[in-house]
Amino acid sequence: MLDLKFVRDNAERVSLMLRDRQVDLDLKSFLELDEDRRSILKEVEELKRRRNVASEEIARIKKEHGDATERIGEMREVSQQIKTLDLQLAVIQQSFDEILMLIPNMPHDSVVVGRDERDNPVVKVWGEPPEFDFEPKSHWDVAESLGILDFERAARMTGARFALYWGIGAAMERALISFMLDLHTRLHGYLEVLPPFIVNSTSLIGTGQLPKFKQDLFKLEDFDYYLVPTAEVPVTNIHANEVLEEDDLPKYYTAYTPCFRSEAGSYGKDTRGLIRQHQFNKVELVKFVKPETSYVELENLLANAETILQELGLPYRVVSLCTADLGFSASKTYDIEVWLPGQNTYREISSCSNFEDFQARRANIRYRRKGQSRTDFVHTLNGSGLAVGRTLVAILENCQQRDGSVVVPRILRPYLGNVERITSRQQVFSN
RNA sequence: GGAGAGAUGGCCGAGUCGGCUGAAGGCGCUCGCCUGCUAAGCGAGUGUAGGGUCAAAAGCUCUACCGAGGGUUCGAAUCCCUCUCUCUCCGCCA
Repeated sequence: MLDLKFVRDNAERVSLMLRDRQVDLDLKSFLELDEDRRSILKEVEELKRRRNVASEEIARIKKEHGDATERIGEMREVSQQIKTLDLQLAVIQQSFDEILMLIPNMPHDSVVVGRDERDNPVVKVWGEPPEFDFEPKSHWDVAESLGILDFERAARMTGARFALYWGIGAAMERALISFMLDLHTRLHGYLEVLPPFIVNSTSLIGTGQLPKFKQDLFKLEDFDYYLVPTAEVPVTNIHANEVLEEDDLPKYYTAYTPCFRSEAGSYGKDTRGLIRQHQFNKVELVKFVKPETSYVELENLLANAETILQELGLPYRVVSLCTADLGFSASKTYDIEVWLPGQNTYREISSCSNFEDFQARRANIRYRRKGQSRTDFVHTLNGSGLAVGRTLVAILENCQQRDGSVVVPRILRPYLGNVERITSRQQVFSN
């Protein structure tokens, strides 16, 4: 969330931000609510002060065996008033907090104002889309003829938007996860963590999925538990309510988790294939950094994610999300989009964001500067490094051959018993 | 699932019959003194959030916080209720 003082002092900027993000929110009545809140607070605090003073007095009178009945009677009334005002305050405070939690983050100055995703500027293009001397197939055609992906049986055992992986397809998914984790831990200095795949609502509020995006989540019946929509949630919350030391920053974590999303409101989209699933695997990168370094850290995080695609030899481009497309909690986001020949387009495979202190304030993640007693909020960042299912999609589509086989990217072969080419599901590893 | 014990400040730990307890004592930490250096010793300080005051910061001041929420009371760390978490034992289980 935003700093309340910032909202008060910069109402104009905040309301421009709401416009640029196309968010409909009545800032004016929020600020009025704040006024009411503070005036009641002032009143009730004055009454509490009086009560405290009188309490001491009563204690003294009683110690001296005097008669305090009159003071007690007075205070009984004051207490009643306090109770009434506290109740009023709680009501206002609640709707006030609700609104504050619904105000999105301020975009960074470098983020362009746009109307929708078509206004996202392309900031980089890497690699050449491969040339085919045949009509490239979609990944679901490639995969189903190899027998490595099975959507039909998955739909039968669960429902739409789930996949069953067979044989080397399953092994490939596992290989990609290992490859990504190895690269980030060994080359980029991230510490591997394996968090719970279920989190509570407090954690989801901390990172910004709740209260606004409840409909996107899978909730466990009768529990305050949700399946993680991304590892960002548990990993960022590792340090919730902690005060870190300046010397401990920056902290880099990487985690593999499955991700669960209800995909409410995307019923017609990407109905075939692996692109949009209720469950998918992802390796995530999360950083906790000092405010003054967070934008340099974002560039590095993006580069770390890009390395995976470069090592796999998959062509991609990077776009910077415009104000209309920017996520609720983010100040700035780069999307990496991988080339998919089967769809003749670039598709999102990673999203790298700087949240500045927005999540840190919600989750209460602070740090203490050396030699200073006061604390500051850290800046948090995260990015996919990468979405594993979509990486498999990209490999299947970019590395497919005329005969229906798929050439395994060189870097991945050690993870697959040095198999060079996928020709069937039951392929035996060569060593 | 059954039985019991507990949750206090950065940490340990005290809080009697509810009343100067934001919280004794110790450790740690910071600054200063002392010292040939280190250690020891001595002195002072050392939570968070919110409100008010102030152009702003500092400062001053008020309010709240002893796992969370509610209740009793003029007044609750202390009494009552509910919940959460931790620990021990039994059962079950990967």
